[in-house]
Amino acid sequence: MSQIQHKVEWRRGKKRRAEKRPGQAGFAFPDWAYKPESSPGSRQIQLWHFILELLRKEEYHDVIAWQGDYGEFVIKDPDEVARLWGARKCKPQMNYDKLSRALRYYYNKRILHKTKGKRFTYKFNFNKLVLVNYPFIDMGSTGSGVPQSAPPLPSAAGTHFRFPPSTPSDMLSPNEDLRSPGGVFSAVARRMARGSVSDCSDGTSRGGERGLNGGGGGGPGGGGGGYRSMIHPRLSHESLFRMYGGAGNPNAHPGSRGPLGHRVHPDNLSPFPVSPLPGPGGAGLIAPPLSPALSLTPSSHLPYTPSPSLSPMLGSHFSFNPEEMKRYLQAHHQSVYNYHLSPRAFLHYPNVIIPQPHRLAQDKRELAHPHPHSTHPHSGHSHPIHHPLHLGEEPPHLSPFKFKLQPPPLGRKQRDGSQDHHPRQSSLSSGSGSLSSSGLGSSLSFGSDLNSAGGSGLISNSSSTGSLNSTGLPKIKVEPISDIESEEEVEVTDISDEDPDDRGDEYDLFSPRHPRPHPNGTSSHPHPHDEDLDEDVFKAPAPPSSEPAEPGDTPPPPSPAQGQTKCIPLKLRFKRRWSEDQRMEAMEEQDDKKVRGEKERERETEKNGGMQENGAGSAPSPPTLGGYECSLLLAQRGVNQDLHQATAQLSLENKDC
DNA sequence: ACCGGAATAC
DNA sequence: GTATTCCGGT
Repeated sequence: MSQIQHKVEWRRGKKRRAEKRPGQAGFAFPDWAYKPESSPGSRQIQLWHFILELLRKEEYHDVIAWQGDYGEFVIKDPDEVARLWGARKCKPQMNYDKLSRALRYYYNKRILHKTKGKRFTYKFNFNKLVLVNYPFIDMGSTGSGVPQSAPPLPSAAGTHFRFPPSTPSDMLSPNEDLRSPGGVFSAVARRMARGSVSDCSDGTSRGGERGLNGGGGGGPGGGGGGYRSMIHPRLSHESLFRMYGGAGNPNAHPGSRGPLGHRVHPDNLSPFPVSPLPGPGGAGLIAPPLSPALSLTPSSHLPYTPSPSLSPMLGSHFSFNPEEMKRYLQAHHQSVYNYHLSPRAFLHYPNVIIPQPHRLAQDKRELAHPHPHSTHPHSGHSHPIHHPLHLGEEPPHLSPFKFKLQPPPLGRKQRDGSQDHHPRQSSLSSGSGSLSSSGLGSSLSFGSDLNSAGGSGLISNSSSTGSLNSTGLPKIKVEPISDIESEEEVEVTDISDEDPDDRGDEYDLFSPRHPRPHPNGTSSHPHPHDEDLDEDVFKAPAPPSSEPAEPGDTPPPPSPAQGQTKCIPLKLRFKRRWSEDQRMEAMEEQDDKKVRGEKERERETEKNGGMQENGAGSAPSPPTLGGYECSLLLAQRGVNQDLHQATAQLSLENKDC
């Protein structure tokens, strides 16, 4: 108990900065809860978001529509889509060629990928988008009748694991709570409201992209600190989106599809109360509190960020029973397995950033694959997390990084003009987006335990990488090559963005880890099925856990009653479990790093003497959410009203330029 | 049609 | 950081 409290306190102290604002409920939320979307770029509507918007509107079904499986959509009228997009962005010159470039740009971010062989057909990686960002997206809005039901979550817990309960105080019936405005939905609305502010407050070019501004009832925009407490900034877009299609926008498909209909999978597999892709009207919201962080930026990443409002975890009745949890974990684990998801998707140590293993870019999607080894029967039933992998195991074939060697192409200018100077050679770090190495860079530091072991110092932070390049090595470009698995990468990247402190919280998730390579040889198929399943599995709702146990220790047996909130005990239990896993993972990671590091080192050494720095920072143990979450729930009450208002004001229409 | 690098705009 | 522009290559 004291321990826990400690943590909680620690966490609070660290996290809360400004939020201590007394106003509202008197609760203060962690920074991440307030953090606005930082990047300017992300403030405006993003293309993928726009696409989703179109997809959800019936009126555009002739232009773009869902097709095929999960997340797959076809642009029926490229020019029109481009036009619309251009209109939205006030870029009259937009055309499909450009738009498609933007779309391609998403490949590395894993937001989208191209469905090969099908013209104008792309597919969303809903892991990120849906599960994380748009937990509720309704993919099926096609009027065409394609059932596009929401992609079921990978077999996650076979049971109705209601891990996260719904809303705190308003616990409605299972279904109800999710759909009714008063329920979670309202929370969303709030977010929207707030988000709106950030989105378009300054209506730059477009006149109001979305009429959100007004929405917030006042706006939070003005600094309305008020809402802040309830809304997670980062969810704004998503929320909005949802709202539009959903309840917020009555106009949205009127009847075309049963709103809730099949889309909602109330029970079943999903660990979440409701399917991630709920229908428009109803929307089940709730997704695990995944990370809002994803910021809309798709590239973002935190695997899990509990959001005050949505997070079910916070629910007052956050009660889950161990069995379920186990099942959940197991299932999750398994699914990860089955889908070959990268284990790293759930990094436990925020501080440790590992480059992801990448597959070759192209092939991955193309492989036909289908053999995800079918589920393996887990022998036991309830052993959650143990994966076969052994600690020391180091899969030879998987090197964390894949390097794509390529001669530096001349830049356009260079190509066109003189080649003398090369303003920026593209190198790892620069990349538009691509790897996250840049992101990794600064924050890359190894956890204390981690690095100690390997002894290695591998460093792989961008700086080192960069140095490599700069050193004159052949330009090596590191690219993330995969998509699906790589989600983590994104996450990783993003994480680095976040304050370390924050991360801790966000991180503690529940991340079941999975063995990365299939032990058996079934070689891991990179994507068992990419086309449809990339869903990387949901990011599991993080258990409100507390910090990752210190690797050094053996996970202590569950300590029963640690006083504190009712929420805690379970957490602890899980925590213990995680600890073990984490340890394992840590080991793995180390190995990976080592491997990678070696490679790098080799190169480096070749060129230079090889320096290494070691980021030795000790890893602070991630803060714990502890009972704090519970409290958040309480705060949530009372917010609904605001949300309602906000919701009411939302409007989809966009303006012309 | 599609890909992806580079430069650039915001 | 995201998207837009261009554009050479497949």
